[in-house]
Amino acid sequence: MTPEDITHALEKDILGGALAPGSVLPQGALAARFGVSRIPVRDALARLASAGLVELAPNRRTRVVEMSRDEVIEAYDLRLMLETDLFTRALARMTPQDLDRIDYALARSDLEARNANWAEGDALFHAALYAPAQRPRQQAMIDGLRRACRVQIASYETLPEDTDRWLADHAALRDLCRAGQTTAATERLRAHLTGARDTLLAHLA
Amino acid sequence: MTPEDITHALEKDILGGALAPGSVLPQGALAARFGVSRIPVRDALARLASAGLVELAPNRRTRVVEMSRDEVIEAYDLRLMLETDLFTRALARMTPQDLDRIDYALARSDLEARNANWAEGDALFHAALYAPAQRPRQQAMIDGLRRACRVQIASYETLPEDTDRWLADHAALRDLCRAGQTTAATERLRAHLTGARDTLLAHLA
DNA sequence: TTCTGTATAAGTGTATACACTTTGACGAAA
DNA sequence: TTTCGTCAAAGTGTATACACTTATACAGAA
Repeated sequence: MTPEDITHALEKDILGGALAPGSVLPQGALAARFGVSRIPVRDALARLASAGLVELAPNRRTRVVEMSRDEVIEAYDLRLMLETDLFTRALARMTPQDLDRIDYALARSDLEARNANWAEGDALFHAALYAPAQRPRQQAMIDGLRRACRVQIASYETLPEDTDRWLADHAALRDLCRAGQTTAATERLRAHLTGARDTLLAHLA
Repeated sequence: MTPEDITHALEKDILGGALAPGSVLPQGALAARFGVSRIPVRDALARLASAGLVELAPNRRTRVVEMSRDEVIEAYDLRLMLETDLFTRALARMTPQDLDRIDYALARSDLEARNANWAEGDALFHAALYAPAQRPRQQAMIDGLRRACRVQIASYETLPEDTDRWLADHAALRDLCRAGQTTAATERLRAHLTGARDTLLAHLA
């Protein structure tokens, strides 16, 4: 069990909803669970903190982040700005191979849409959409924001109608990429994100 | 010497150019320097890594980040997007107290412009410009990008004419804030950032 | 000379132990 | 009842020790 393994295991728990926002993560208990000392656990918690999934303060217990309404709005504003920009850049350099990879990611996200792993499929699909832009730093920032948002959504159950809308958006994005309709594609992405934001805000209210 | 103190001391060294990009930071030597064991040093290095100032890989020595030309361009694209957006938001909610704080920050950055602490004054001035927007996450992202860029600039000596242009930009930004000329202010900020980017790129070439 | 393999030094990773801090429960006073 | 103070239990921080990995210098081969 390396610190990376521990990080991924905890990330899965947090993103899967097993650890709700506000939950505490005591180092000793985690060390026992993973069969290591507290040192690698501390390392893993530091990684999660830098990814924005947990809050880490000196001498205080680590907690899964809890975002306020304003913080959710800010995060989605940032995502809208960063993701639409990156998508526009990606659309300009998309090759047939890229389109095939998007097809594959869409099929996978369809497959996993209604099981516990849906978040992973969603992340994969969006990563495939943005990959042609070749912007590692921007991609990393987006990943961080997406995960932080996912943590907040994970504690609520998703309605079937939301899943339907989400799948339809993904399919539409794929089609618009294939058709080369760049402005329509970007607008669809914007709508996809604002929809997700409003769903989350409705839960918070 | 807490991990935070160590982090700040190392950050100062890196941003001040005492530790050039590519320098190694051995835990043992740092532990001796700060009079602590390697544990708090590791903690500090992890913080610097999450701030993007050093590169940290398992079983490898920690190094100050070295950005490629493409990475510099990407970082400045992101800064342009995030900083102009935040500045626009800040301008819309700027109070007389905020303007006074900007005056103070400008005076400080003028004062420190030609000594070793100029980076801190610059950071303070820009923080004052953006503070009225009340966007902690966006501000944190910008801070990270600014520091990553600063590391690359720190190793070169700044020409007096660059410093003059930089001071003139700051004064102009202050004046445009006071005059409420929001679009002109934003454009000036954009020019300020592209100028800084081109200066850095010229050094890299 | 330049390249490659190897030994050794230097460096990183983490288990353990213990000092220090926070938390939460309980009881006394307002 | 609520609020405050106190104390034990739980938790965090870090020094030390040692196992493991990487880097470096040096010898020999091409």
